[in-house]
Amino acid sequence: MLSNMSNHATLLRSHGLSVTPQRLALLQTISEYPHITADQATEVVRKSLGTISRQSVYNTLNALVEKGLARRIQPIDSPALFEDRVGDNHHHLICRSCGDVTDVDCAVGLRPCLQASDDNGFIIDEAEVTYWGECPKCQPKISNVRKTTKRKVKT
Amino acid sequence: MLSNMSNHATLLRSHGLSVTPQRLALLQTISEYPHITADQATEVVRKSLGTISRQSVYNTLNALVEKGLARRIQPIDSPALFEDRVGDNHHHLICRSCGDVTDVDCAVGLRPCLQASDDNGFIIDEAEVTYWGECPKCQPKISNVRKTTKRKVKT
DNA sequence: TAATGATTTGGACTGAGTCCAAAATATGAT
DNA sequence: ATCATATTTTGGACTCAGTCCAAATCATTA
Repeated sequence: MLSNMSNHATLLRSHGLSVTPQRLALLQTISEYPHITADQATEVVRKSLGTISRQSVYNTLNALVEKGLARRIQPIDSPALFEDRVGDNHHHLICRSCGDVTDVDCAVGLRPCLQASDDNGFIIDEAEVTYWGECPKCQPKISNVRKTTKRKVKT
Repeated sequence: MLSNMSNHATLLRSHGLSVTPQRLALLQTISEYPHITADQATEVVRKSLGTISRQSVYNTLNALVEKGLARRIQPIDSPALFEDRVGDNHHHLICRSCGDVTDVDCAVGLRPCLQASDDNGFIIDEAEVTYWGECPKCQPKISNVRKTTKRKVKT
């Protein structure tokens, strides 16, 4: 945890970002919680720092994304989710019922998806893959139970 | 256009939705504009119908999505986009500069992506693929032009 | 340790979408 | 064709996620 802090400090500095308590706490938070919303991250940070402004949370998370230290995903019916796992071209498996997000490695190997069937002249730099379905916990054990639950962002 | 209307009426009825001018106009709109926001659709519909409430637009678009007659995608930094091309497992190519959305056929054939590397016990029903890059129009012709433009949703 | 540029703060604001209850309308039975 | 009923539409208030702004604070460097 202490070593995390100095790691994170180094990480920030090496990307030209100055080191502040807010930024350290947010780096720590997204490393502990793999797919977290800005609001959830705010709550977590407030437990360690006591206080942080909403604006700082967004400033920091956006700066981290911009520097390639975090990734932002935007699933339907959910606020943006932030994660610190970057640069490995992994994808996401999202439960339609409970909204749970799980990482999956790329299906075809490393950076395979970058090959679209026809690039239409685009220069493609990322292929974002989201698998939608129902997680083990939400799958009805007895087959005639209808799934009527609306997906809900966890709070 | 007239035949479109009766097609659309039939389509609605066959999915248990009653036929209203608002719904017909919206079906027409998403068939004319492949990736349209709710607000843009409202504007278009108002040109033909004179008036429509925001709520009806959302009611209808959501109903269409629920019945499988439309699809909703939610790219980062954009309001939801609606399209009437459904059931063919196609994907999207989005320009980071201008936000332009282009359809691409699935890279590997029909419904291939449904195979994640490890499904983690999920029952997967859809693989959503978004390719990010820069479209031909936004690619700088002279290579030292920096791309600083922020992606902007078209209005 | 002081100067300065970057960061943080909080309050106002925007944009996308939902909630609600009343009015209007499409449908199915007669 | 008409009526009764259930469905849709309306518009206005509201929520939620995120941004804008200017003043105050803080981290870095010289």
